[in-house]
Formats: sequence, C-alpha cells, structure tokens
Amino acid sequence: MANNLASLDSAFHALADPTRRAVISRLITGPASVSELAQPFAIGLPTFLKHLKVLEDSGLVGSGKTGRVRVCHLQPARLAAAESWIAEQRAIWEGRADRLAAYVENHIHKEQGQ
Amino acid sequence: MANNLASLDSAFHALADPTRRAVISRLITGPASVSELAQPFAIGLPTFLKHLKVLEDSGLVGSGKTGRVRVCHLQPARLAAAESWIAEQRAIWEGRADRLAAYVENHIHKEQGQ
DNA sequence: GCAATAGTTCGCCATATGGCAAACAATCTC
DNA sequence: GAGATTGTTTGCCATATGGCGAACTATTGC
Repeated sequence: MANNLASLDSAFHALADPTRRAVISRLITGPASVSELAQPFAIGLPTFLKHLKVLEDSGLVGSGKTGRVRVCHLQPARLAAAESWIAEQRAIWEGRADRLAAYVENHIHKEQGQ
Repeated sequence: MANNLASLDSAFHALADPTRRAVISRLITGPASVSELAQPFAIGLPTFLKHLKVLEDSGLVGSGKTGRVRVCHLQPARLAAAESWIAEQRAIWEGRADRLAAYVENHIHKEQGQ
C-alpha cells in the first residue's frame, strides 16, 4: 500500500534538496505566499519557482492564486506516503532483526547455557 | 536531531529512484553480492554500479569485498534518519492540526452550541 | 597456466537540474 | 492611469544523472 512508484520517485526527489525541505518545514506552520516562502533564500525568484514546481509536481505542496498572490499550502498525504515506504521497510528489517536476535539468544541459551 | 543536512540530501536522493529502492528492499532480507542484486534489473552492470555507488555514498548501504565478490548490506541508521525527518515534520503538522481542530471544536461549541 | 567469473573503469551520449538575468504579465494602490 | 508589487516566462549556462559498450583487473577452478 502507498507504493505508487512514480509518486514515490517525485516525492523523494522533492525532499532531496535543503531548500525544498525548508519550504516544507515552513509550510507546516501554515500557508504562505510565494515571495514569503522565497524570502529566506539567497536565490532568485525564477530559480525558487522551479523548486516550487518540483514540490507541486510531487504533490507535497498545493497552491491557489487569489489576485496577484499565490498562496501555497502543505499536502501532507504525500509526505505520509513517503514516510510509510520507509516505515514499511524498517518494520520488515526490525522483524528480521528481532527474529535473528531471538534465534541467537535461543542458540546461546541452548548451546552455551549463558 | 538527525538533521545532518547533507546526509539527508543524499539519503533522499538515493531513495528517489525505483531501482535503488528495490535494492534496499532486497537488502532488507539480508546481504547480497553485486551480481545477485543486479540480476532483476534490465540494465548493464556499469549502470547498476552507479546506483550502488549512490546508495553507498548516501550511507544507506555498506559493502565489503571478499575475494572477487563484493557483498552489500543495509545500513538502517540512515534510513531511520530519513524517516525521522519526515516523522518530525508530520508530528509538528499533526500537533498544529490537533490544536486547530481543538480550536475549531471549541469555537463551534461556544459560538454555535453545536 | 587458461578460461571462466565478478567487478571495475573509461569514454561517450542525451536529458535533467539548478542557477542566472531580462523581459513580460497581471493586479493593487494612489 | 501611472507606478509599484507579485509572479511568470524565456533564454542561457554549467554540472549532474542515468544509460550504453568496450576494455580492463582481479579471482577462482579446472
């Protein structure tokens, strides 16, 4: 579940950049306009808009325009999907690690009486 | 915590590719050699090695060579770091959403008696 | 030692990415 | 409606990415 390959690609790709992660962190505190979002960064607006496009294409961020100002907001579902993929992997890993640990412990008890 | 910017960059970048995610999924079941890992994919070995290099550079995967065979294994710490970043964001988001929900509910109770 | 096996390195290519400046809308505000 | 504000589009550039084939370097096994 939540393994839409293409969307995982674009979600992780969107997260693989500090500027874009910072935008997400900012949007978590609430919606914001483009220039408001761009303000902390030392890059030009056109460049920043590319980052924003990556975020929107990934579905992590949505936006709507009212008048001349575009307001962006977080779309946490995709964030959850990305987290879920990792969580699933880790769950399998930990299941395996637990079984391994249980086996080793059992082994030690039986063979070494420790 | 776990916000080493550069390593998050490379970890998410490594995850932003279906081949590399598949390698991780495979390695969760246990270590494997390079050709074993490459076998399911319809790409050449040199290309596959580039993916492997991305995974190793990100710290998600480690490897060691014995004889002529390189054995790769998962390094779950970095996977956990990536997951943590998202989890932290979501925690903040949910905290905010909870407060918002509480506020709205309170508001409705007080103003509309519903 | 010769041949097969397992990886690695080297060029080469097309496309994507992330940056810029400059020009171009569109919409407020006075 | 003139001017400021807010985004957007358009070229341009350097570098990174993901793919290939070909050549090369170990090892292993007979």
